[in-house]
Amino acid sequence: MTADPSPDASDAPVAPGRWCVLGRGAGDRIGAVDVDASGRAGEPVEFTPAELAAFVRDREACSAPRWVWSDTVHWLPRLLDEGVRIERCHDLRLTHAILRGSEFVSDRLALAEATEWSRAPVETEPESRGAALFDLEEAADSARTVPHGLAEAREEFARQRAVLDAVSGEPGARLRLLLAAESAGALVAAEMRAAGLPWDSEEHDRILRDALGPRPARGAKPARMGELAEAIGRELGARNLSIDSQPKLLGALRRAGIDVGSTSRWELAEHEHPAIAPLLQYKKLARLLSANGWAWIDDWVREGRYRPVYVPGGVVTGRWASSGGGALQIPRLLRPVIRADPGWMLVSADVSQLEPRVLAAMSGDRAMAAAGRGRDLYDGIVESGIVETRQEAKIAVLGAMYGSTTGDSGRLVPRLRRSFPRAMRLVDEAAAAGERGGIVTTWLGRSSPAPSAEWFEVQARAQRSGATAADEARARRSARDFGRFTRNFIVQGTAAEWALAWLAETRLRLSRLPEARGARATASGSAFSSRAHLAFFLHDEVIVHTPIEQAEDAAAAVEAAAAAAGRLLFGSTDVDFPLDVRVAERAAKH
DNA sequence: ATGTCAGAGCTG
DNA sequence: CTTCCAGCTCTGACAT
Repeated sequence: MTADPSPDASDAPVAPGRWCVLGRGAGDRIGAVDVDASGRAGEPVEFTPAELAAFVRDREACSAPRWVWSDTVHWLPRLLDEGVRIERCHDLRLTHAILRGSEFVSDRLALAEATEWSRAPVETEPESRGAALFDLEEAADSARTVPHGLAEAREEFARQRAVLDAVSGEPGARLRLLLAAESAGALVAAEMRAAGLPWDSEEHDRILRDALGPRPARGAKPARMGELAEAIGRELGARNLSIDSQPKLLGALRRAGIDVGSTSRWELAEHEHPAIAPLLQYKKLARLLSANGWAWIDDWVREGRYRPVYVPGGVVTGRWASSGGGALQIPRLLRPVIRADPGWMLVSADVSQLEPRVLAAMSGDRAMAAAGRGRDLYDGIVESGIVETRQEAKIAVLGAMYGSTTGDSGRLVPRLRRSFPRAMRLVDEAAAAGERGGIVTTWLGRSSPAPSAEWFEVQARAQRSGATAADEARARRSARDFGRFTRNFIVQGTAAEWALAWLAETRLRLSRLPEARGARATASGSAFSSRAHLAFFLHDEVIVHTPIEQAEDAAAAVEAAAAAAGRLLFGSTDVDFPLDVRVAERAAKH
């Protein structure tokens, strides 16, 4: 143990207001202890689980500490159920993961040894199965989750503080910002699940019936798909062909003289045959049915709300993942199904070209910043005479960040290298580090994982004396693959940090709006029924559900939060982050 | 019968 | 040539 949070020789009282660590105490009780700025702890207090909500509500009202707890997923839902919201927290599970991997941290070993804090988030089931799961959850809990005890939380918090105190200067400040933003993201994720995304199931059903025909009996094929299947079989001269079977379909295509190596859309599209069009249409419908069909509505929508399971920090780059329901893969076709309650509106906002702007800011590339200032970045690149069309600009920029070397993209990237040398040097160096098997770090301090043992083995084999040409080719390919990963990591990861800051700032600003006096949301839960709240987040876009009377203020909050996010990360920068904001009853397709 | 894998397609 | 980064989920095929 590097630091002990218990009271030291000084007997000055610890003022509530800084941090308050929460955790399970003896027996069934819950304990809380204040910790001040220098790490000294106050007197622990204990109470029953039933008293938790009241305790937090009172503390929040008087001193609003940063709540330190094992895992937001474990603590926050029960508070939200009782209508208690908190302002800020420190999520030990998420912060542990960042600190353990960060290149900014010198003493990573101290954290790596605390293996019980290196646990993946608990998975969640659809709502239809949720009730039965609740009891199981507690039982399965201990083996798969981080510890929820107060003593363990205090220990881990002390460990993290000690490690963090050793990081001085700019990296320390950035890392602290990242930990706060990551924790705020955990709050947003739990709150958005509790509030839910207002979902118009009737409109969803209408879209499905338009595309597929009436809802079929369980296990039966929708009418429209049946018709298409018949047409396909006819054109291929294969009756009763089961299109859903890849090998059988492939065989039938070949027998009909269509020479394809796979059944993927892009390959089929290259062939001229009367069976192709209905086949592509069939695949589109099959996808809609299996991914977001009637069964999906039954599983995931209750009382006009879709409650996605967001997984903050679920992607190595720091982006969120989702688990169950495919919250981050909802097709654009279904976006209009997101619909505000009566008397409410949706504020939808997305950032234009977030990743290249982040790259311009972190590399300090003034030419690239200038290309995007006050306008579409791709248009700016065209106006600078670097490429001919907006489409070319887009392909070139994406190619630069993804590491394309072939095709149009590979051809255009060198032009960017001439015009934006600083931005390109940053991503090129990140790629070079990855090719050597090194790790790279985002602007705020999230580091990429090292390559696997297999990766190093492949590289070593190519160096040995008996190495074949195939060994060398394989090593070169896997080196380049990892280089593309690290190249993209710093940009995608820093963009995720900007988005987290935006999200956190939006949340805070919305929570400060006065309670609306008008219509109440029908199914949002008591903590969100009378005030604008975040309802959806997807990498670079948010949707806010707001009473009509607050819609303008909510939109202004989203705008102000974006400006604040840029300042928080980059200080004064000549890069701007323009938003496309719409206020409407329904979310737009795009 | 149960578990794992690859293919496909949806998102940014 | 085989487009390139990060994901999730469904399906049929295949291994145990």
